[in-house]
Amino acid sequence: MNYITDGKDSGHKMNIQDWGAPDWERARNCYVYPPARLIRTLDEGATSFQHGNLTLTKDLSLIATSDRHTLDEFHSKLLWSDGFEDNLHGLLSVVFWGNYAGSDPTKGPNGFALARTKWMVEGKAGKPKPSMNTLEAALRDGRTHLKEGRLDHALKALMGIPNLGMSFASKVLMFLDPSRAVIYDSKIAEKIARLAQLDRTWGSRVVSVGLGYTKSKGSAYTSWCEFCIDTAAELNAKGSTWLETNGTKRPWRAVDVERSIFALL
DNA sequence: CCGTTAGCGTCCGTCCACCT
DNA sequence: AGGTGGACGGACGCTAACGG
Repeated sequence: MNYITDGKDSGHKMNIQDWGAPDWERARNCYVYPPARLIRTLDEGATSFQHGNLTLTKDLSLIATSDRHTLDEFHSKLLWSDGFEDNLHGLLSVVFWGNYAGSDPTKGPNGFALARTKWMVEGKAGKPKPSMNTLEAALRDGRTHLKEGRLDHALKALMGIPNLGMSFASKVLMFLDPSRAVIYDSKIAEKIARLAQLDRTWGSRVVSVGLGYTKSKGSAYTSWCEFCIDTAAELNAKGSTWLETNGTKRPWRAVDVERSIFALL
């Protein structure tokens, strides 16, 4: 049996086929991505972002306690709200969160985070301003497809938002329904490609995250989500739980399986 | 000689131009 | 069609060079 031998991953089995509940639990505890977000503010001095009535500022206060539960609920509530302003707030906060740290969260903040967040409503320099109507419709369609179980169509709908590729469209889906939708970004793509070398059945999940939506991206994404959904169900059936930083026991969601793999491998 | 600052490399996802 | 390579954006942190 092969084991991961480099750095902090030392001692983990290389092939997740060989993982039992303790391996998943241990891996889940290695997930350290910082819970940064954007919150509404009245203090114009602290303003990081302004659009219409929406005045947002960076909030890093959840990082000290690693409170990702609050972050997940915060984004879910905003993205499912009936008000477009909340939806937009949710989208922007997810983009900020996803850009806050690089792939190695210990390396400190990524300077792009706020600029990229602003691109979502202001567009990149020299590029047309994104239409808020397009954005609103894409979010609505994405939610409908997700509710009705069409993960590929949901991904396609969200990738219709300018500056939202597969990486961030899947991040939005993840916050909309962490029990069924997971992230597929370049880092996850690397890990999936590595798993496909060990196990040929993973080949259909391998895809590059660049450029627009294609059917192969849609089916790779669906298959990847299904793996995470199924693994979470198996772990829950065994009575397994993972521990939040504050010690709270939580049942497995699809996203917890994805976060385990993101943290290791 | 030490405190400050200027300058430069780093980070990664998206999109465009150009391929097969 | 679908895939590849390169440019872009901009705060942050490190290092080099500067000034007192």
